[in-house]
Amino acid sequence: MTRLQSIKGMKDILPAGAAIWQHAEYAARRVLEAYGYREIRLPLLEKTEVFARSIGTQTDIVGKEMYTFTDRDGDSISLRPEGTAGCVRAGIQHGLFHKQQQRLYYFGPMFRHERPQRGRHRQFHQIGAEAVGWEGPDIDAELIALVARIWRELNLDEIVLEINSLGDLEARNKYREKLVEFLSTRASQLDKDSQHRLRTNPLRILDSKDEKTRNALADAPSILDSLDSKSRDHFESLQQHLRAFGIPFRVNPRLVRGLDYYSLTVFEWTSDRLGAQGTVCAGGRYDGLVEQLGGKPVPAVGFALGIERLVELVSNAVKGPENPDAYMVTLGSAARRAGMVLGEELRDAGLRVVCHCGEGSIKNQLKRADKSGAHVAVILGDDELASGNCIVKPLRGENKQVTVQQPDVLAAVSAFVGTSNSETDKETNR
RNA sequence: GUGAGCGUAGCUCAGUGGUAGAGCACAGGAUUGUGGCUCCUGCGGUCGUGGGUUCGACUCCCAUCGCUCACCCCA
Repeated sequence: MTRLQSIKGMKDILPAGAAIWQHAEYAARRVLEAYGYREIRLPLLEKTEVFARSIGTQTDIVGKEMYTFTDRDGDSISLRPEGTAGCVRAGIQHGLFHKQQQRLYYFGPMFRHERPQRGRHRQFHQIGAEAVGWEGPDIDAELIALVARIWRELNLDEIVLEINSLGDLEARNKYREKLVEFLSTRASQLDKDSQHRLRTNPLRILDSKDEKTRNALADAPSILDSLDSKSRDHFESLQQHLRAFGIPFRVNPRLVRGLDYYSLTVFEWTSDRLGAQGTVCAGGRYDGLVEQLGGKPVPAVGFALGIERLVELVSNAVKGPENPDAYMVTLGSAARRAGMVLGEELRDAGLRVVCHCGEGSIKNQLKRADKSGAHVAVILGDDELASGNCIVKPLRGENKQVTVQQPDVLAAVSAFVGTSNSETDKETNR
């Protein structure tokens, strides 16, 4: 009998890790809501068509990475590989974009059948934001400033911003032709993948890691030279906004996005502490997508932030799970019952209390109490039960234990928790 | 999908062609109702799986599965 194992690329997040996730997640939520973004909760499954029509059938995501299957009704459905498509579908379906503007965000798992490696799993999680109904570039800049604030909230200062403009659909198509023309004459200098992309997704050749290909691109035409004047103004204004915000950035004319729906503004935040998958947040403008999915044409801009990657950056800068305030040590069945009731009363007052359950000598129970990280142990045995008091024993610092009447337990515990908090926080922060 | 590296105790890892080790963790004791530090003792392994070579394989060979990293792709 072989032991059961999780599916390849699907990770369990154990309690210690979950604490960091919560920390990162809530920081992001706080910031998003500070900018007026509101949460939208979306299905994990959509009709395959939702993704095929938005992300593009030529992309690897749709072509070979989606979890697609036929359900019992014979419909082709897919686990979502990203969030934007479903968000736009929902907005159209419920009329959210009808003569309205929406700042939306979502959070949750995405699925892509890729070969797992560092920073890339088959089930991974994203925080996404979509601002629908504004042409920008002010909203684009605000969106980027929002992300910068998330980094600040989490004390991350090594994440670098790159921006680019792909122009509108027309300019982008024109540039694509120019690039293909340029590269076709030197196709032999390209790596194999790029030769293939010349036919499928030529813009992606621009951010190839292959050295030969990069050399061949040395004096390729820049997309920024192909921009029409409107797109150029849009991009220039975005940069002015960012300078006004004091957000450092680098213009990278080679920066492109893998998904088909982007136009005008694209941006990417990367860290060199993440191995090969350095992009922690990326996004851009997708003015054509709402119409493409059957809505009236509405401009939109958004980003997706990879939580696993974020957590990896945050993990050494954050404290562990919240420790309990008190650990209830009880000796004998009568004391056990009284102690558990006392625990309820302490929780009523807002404390975190762990009651010892199961067997255990006082020694054993105090050992557990220490291990739990609790600030104090509350000890209740036959003697205490008989005299209506109990012992409150601080486990951190130099204070001595005290015996108090049961109605005074809350005050005694609170006193110790208050005095030892700063000290233990320092401990756990290291 | 391609390539490379690695699979030994719950965890982190040593190890040798002669039948398996440490640290941490866990349990008990020194300390009958007082944790942490120390000391002692104990528990814990089909050496990923299957096959082959060999008198003998955890070790060498083959296959397979898994993990990791990189390519590809992307957040």
